[in-house]
Amino acid sequence: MPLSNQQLADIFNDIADRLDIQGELVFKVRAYRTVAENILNAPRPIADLWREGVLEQVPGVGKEIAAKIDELMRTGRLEFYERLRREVPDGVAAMLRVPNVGPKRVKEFWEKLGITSIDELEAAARAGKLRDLPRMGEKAEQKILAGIESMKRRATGRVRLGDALPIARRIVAALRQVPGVHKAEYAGSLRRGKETIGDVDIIVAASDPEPVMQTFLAQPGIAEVLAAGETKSSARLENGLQVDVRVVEPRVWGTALQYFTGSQLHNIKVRELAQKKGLTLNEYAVSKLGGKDSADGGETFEDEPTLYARLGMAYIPPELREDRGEVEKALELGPGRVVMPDLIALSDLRGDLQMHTTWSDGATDVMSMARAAIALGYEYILITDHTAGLGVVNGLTPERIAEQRKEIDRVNAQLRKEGVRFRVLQGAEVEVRGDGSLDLPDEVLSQLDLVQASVHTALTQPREKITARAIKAMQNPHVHILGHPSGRLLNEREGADYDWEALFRAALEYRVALEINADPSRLDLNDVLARRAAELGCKLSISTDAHAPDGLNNMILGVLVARRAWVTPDSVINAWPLTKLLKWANKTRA
DNA sequence: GCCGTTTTCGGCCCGACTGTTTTCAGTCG
Repeated sequence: MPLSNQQLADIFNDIADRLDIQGELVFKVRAYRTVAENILNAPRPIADLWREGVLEQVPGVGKEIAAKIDELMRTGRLEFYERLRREVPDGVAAMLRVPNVGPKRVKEFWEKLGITSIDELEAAARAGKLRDLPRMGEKAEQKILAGIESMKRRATGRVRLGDALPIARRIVAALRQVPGVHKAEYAGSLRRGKETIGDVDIIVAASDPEPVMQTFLAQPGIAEVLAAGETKSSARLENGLQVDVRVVEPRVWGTALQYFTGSQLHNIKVRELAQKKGLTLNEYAVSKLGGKDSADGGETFEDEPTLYARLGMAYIPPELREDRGEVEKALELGPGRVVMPDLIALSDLRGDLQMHTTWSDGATDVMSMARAAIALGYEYILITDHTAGLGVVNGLTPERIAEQRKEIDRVNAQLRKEGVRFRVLQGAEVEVRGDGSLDLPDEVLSQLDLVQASVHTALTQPREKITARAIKAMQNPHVHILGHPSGRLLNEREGADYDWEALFRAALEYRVALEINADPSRLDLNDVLARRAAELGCKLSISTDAHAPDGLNNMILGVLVARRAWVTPDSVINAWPLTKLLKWANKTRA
């Protein structure tokens, strides 16, 4: 049974945690963490690379780790890991997740006080037993208790992109109003468009940090101030989201924004690169290596492109900064250029290809959705109400599809009369049944402009079965798009266990587009899978799955996923003009 | 444990904040 990339990454992260607690060399620990990250970034299943004997192609995989992966793949076990788990018990490792508790403290708690679980840690802190340890005191105890408390409140440590974005925008807008503020932006994983956000990093350019901090700490919704320094403050909001604000001088905006945007792996790579050029880079400046260390001595940068250029690199859009090959590409292109200059943007999209109306479980009628889409500047939309096979909703039957066509015709006629250049297309989100058949007959499907097929049920079918099922659905010549392919729900439910390589090859062969669903809870396909699909030549669609007019505004979330997937407009079918889209839809399949 | 158009050994990104400290270790990002 081959392990998934996620499973492998989890194991290596766990190894890193336990070695860290044992006091192992930090660089060895980092090697395991880095390899875990690189495995999650890998476009292909590590199991495939293992079969081909090319494991060491994965960055960070050397002889030792390759041997460990091999043992895991062959036997499903890893003796080294089993031993480590015996040496450092699960409860001890779990303590690392408590905020303000790191490997050194876990080791102390465990070895000196015999604490082997978070519950025991909490009891010891309450009893005042931690304060006798070196560099620990009453305040440290309180912080640990607060950390355990906040951990209990939150089911997961990460907040969905779609939830964090509006909050960050609101705070940034407030900080921009503060007198003396030149610029304010959110940075970090949010600026990179990552699907979930650990915390919100906001960076502000202002010569006087004090009023900025005051305004920030007075924001509504702050539950707890975690740190309040001169130039850096942190707070936890009532919904559990942590927000960090950092104030810098305007002349260092470029280096600071780059630094706080990350990712960590990207920054490490850029800084190693700087070192090779005899330079050192921090959030304030680029300086000569070994020279006098201070912001005054170095060169400062007011924007990111000049900074990247100084390091001999092309500019790298934030969404690509994950150490997934972008640094190498930027070096190859050189200063003054841009990595992936034609990366897809929100403005490239001409339509939205998945939305629901009152014909099934949507909130409004066809015209309301059309008007909202027109206001967004689109040229077309595809109405994709659910079919009757998904029992829970007022699904479409062949008869109701015919009725809905009349309404769509009326809407198009009305818009034409108003002189609006816009087209409402009729589609459907057809159910893929457990055996891969569809719940509408072909003669009905053939009357629709575009057909989306989605798997909603039996997502836990074994890999072979569910893969064959989706492929069978795609083989239907009337199917154009596979909707939210994995079926995952962020922070709630894992997606189906597909053989993605097989699925993508089938999509390519049967010329079916794969959706990047922009619903805040889905973002499905994810960035890594979408990148692999696009790399293989698959077509994609980016759609909101809106159930009300406001839902159409979620498109940016799907675009961010697509940008992280290195996607360009030519492979996104709803970035095409209507005529091209319809021509593609009418393809005859051999 | 990984990695190498300066090295197969000796490096490995960089700094803010906090709390417990008379100079810094631990944690975090």
